[in-house]
Amino acid sequence: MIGDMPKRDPLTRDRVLRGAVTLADARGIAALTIRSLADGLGVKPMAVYHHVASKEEILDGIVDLVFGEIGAGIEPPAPADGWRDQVRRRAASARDVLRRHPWAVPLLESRTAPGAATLRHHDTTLAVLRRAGFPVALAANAYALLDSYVYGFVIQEAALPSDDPGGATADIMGSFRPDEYPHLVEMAVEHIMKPGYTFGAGFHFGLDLILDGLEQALKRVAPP
Amino acid sequence: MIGDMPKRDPLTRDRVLRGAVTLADARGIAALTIRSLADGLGVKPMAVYHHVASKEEILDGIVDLVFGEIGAGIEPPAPADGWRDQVRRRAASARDVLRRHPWAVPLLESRTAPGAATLRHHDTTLAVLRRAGFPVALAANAYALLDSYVYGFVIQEAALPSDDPGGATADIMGSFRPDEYPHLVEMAVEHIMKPGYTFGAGFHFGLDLILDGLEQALKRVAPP
DNA sequence: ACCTGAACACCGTTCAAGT
DNA sequence: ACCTGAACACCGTTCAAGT
Repeated sequence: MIGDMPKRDPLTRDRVLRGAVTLADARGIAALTIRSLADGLGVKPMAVYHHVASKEEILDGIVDLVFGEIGAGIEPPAPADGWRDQVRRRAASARDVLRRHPWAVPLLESRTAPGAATLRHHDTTLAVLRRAGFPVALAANAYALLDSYVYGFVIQEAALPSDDPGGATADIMGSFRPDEYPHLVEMAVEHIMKPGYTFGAGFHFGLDLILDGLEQALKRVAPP
Repeated sequence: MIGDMPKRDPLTRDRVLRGAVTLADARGIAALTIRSLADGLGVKPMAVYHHVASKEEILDGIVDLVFGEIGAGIEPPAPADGWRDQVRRRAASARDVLRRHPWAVPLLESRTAPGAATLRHHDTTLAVLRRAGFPVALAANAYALLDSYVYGFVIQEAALPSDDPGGATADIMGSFRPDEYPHLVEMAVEHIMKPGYTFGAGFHFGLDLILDGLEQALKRVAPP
């Protein structure tokens, strides 16, 4: 051969998964195909199969990568913080992360087994609740509630026409015949179209309401 | 021709969509292809395109069909009922319906415009809140919270290994190394593996907690 | 008006082969 | 050990054709 090509660093399972996340973020989960992924990695499609067994394994892998991001940017859990602050920070981090990867929550439905980062995330959150005095059964209910809220909120955010501050949503809703959907029209005109409205701002309303309710439930089973 | 074949009733948009729901329920959303759908309808693939413009339109259509089921089996809204009962019944109905069609919530992320049944469902729920005295902004927050909870809970239920009463989930979680995920193991052993446990039973804990919180929020803005 | 056959540009994946 | 080419059984969809 003529000269030494700058040897491209070899493909790894990690590079495959990170490439998949980048592609899904940029062009949507439907555009994530083995062929386009290989293209992005500068490699032929079949090279991918040397590092993952199947596309299913890629989907499992990128979901776990995303869960690994949750709590990464959070200041270390100052032990003086109450459980409320810790849970709120983690829930807010989960929502931030999942909103950046809007394809992740829908994928949960079809995943078989959660990955290591996902399990660690769940374990960490449960730890906060248990240490705060939540009995096991209440901690289970609390955690299912918190996760449901975060997942569901993210799904709704992802389903919005765009991330614009209500503009498109309001235009659509405001164009309905008022006699057909009177309350949707009212909501569009009197709320969503107001300057400064964002759907996302409602996240903290629900989160704080849930935390208040959990605090009361905890006091009921374990009076201070 | 030899004789009159019993003329198969002609394909319609409605039969296409109902066939798609049946197929997705039975074999999963991934198995819903134009070809298998046509097979189930006793027709060639291309016949489907005479009644819907694209597969995307089918997905939009079946999501709206599902939302049309919500509230269908509910007793008429006895005007004497409080908003709490009405909202609780509708949320429970939504969860029942969405659980029977576990592919529906994940589809929400990629839908562009909601259908007529979906809009009617939203309008009806908002009506209950507004009539109960929720100001527009509070009604918006309340509704986002309720929907998030229902969607997220359904996603988690769908992601469970099966609908069995914790068996498979507990087996998996109980098999972790206790030093790696101590709280997950504790939860499996002391809670999920107990006889009579079901994840779904937690739905009413969260729903009632949310309704309590909304009741307090309503009292705060509009004292009785 | 409604359905079909053949074709096109895609998929994920297998297998045998290259270095 | 790692990558590739050719092939297979699928996709959604177009187009021209049948009744």
